[in-house]
Amino acid sequence: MTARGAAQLSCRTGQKRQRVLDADRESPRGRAQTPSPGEPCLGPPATLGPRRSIYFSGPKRHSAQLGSDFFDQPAVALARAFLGQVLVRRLDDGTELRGRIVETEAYLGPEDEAAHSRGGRQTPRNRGMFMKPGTLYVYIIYGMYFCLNVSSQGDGACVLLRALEPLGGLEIMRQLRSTLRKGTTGRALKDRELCSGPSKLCQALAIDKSFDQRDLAEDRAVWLERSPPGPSEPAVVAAARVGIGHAGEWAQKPLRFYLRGSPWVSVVDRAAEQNA
DNA sequence: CGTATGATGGCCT
DNA sequence: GGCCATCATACGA
Repeated sequence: MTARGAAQLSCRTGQKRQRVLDADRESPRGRAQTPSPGEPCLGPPATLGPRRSIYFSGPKRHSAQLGSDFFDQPAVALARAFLGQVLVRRLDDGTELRGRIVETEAYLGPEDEAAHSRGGRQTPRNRGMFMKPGTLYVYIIYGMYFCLNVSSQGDGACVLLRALEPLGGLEIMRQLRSTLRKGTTGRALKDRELCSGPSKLCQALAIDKSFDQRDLAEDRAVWLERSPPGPSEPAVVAAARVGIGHAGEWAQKPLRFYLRGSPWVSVVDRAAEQNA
C-alpha cells in the first residue's frame, strides 16, 4: 500500500483497467442499419399518424453530433475534413472529454499496401473498415495499445486519428493515461503527453475494443462536433505516414495530415513542411 | 534534442 | 511463429 491509493480502484486489475468504463456501451449497434439514413423529420407524409412521435426517443443523437453525410467522402478528403473538428467522449458517469483533432492519416483501401485492407483482405478484425462511412475500426496493436479509425467512403478505406488537442476533461484524461502505465513513476503527465499519439488518445478517452464497429454518427458515448469557425484557416501539412516501414512506395506517400505549428501533433515532419 | 530497446499479446499465415 | 498504423524509458550529445 503506497501512495497510489487514490487510483487504486482502477489500476488494481492492471491490464484490464479500461474495464471500468465498459458499462457505457450505449450504442444502438444493431439498430443502426435498420432504418436508412433517410431523414424522417424533414417532411413525413404523416400517413402513419401522430402516434409515431413516441419513437422520437429512439436513436437519441447528441444535438451537435455530426451526421453520416460528413463521413461519406473519400479517405483523403475525410482525413483533411477531420482536422479541427472536436471529438467528444461521454463517460458513463456523464463526464465529457473533448479534444480537437490535429493529426490524421488516410488509408486508401485494397491498393494501399500499408492498409490492413491491402489486397482486399477482409478479416473479422478489420471488418469495420468495410462498413459504412462513420463506422469505427478499433484494433489492438503491439498487444497492449488501441488505435482508433473511422471508415470513410471507399471499400476498405478509413482514417486513423493520431492526435488531439485536449480541450476538456484534462484531469480525467491524465488519470486515465497514468492509470495504465505500469511504471508507477507517479510523475504527472504534461498536457502535451495526453493525446499526442493514436494510442495515447485512446487511453485518454477510454476508447477500447468495445468501440469497434460502432457508428460515430449515432453513438451516445462518442461523437464528433463541428469546430466553431476560427479566425483563420489553419495550414495543413501533408507528410508520410508513421510506423509503416514496410509497404515500399506506399510508405512515402503524403497521406498523413496535421495542423501546421500545432504543439499537439505526435510527429512533426520539418522536411514536409518546407514544401508549400 | 536525438536514437535505441524492451514490453506484450491478438491476429494472420 | 512472426509480425506489428506504439509507447515509455534509458542514455548520449
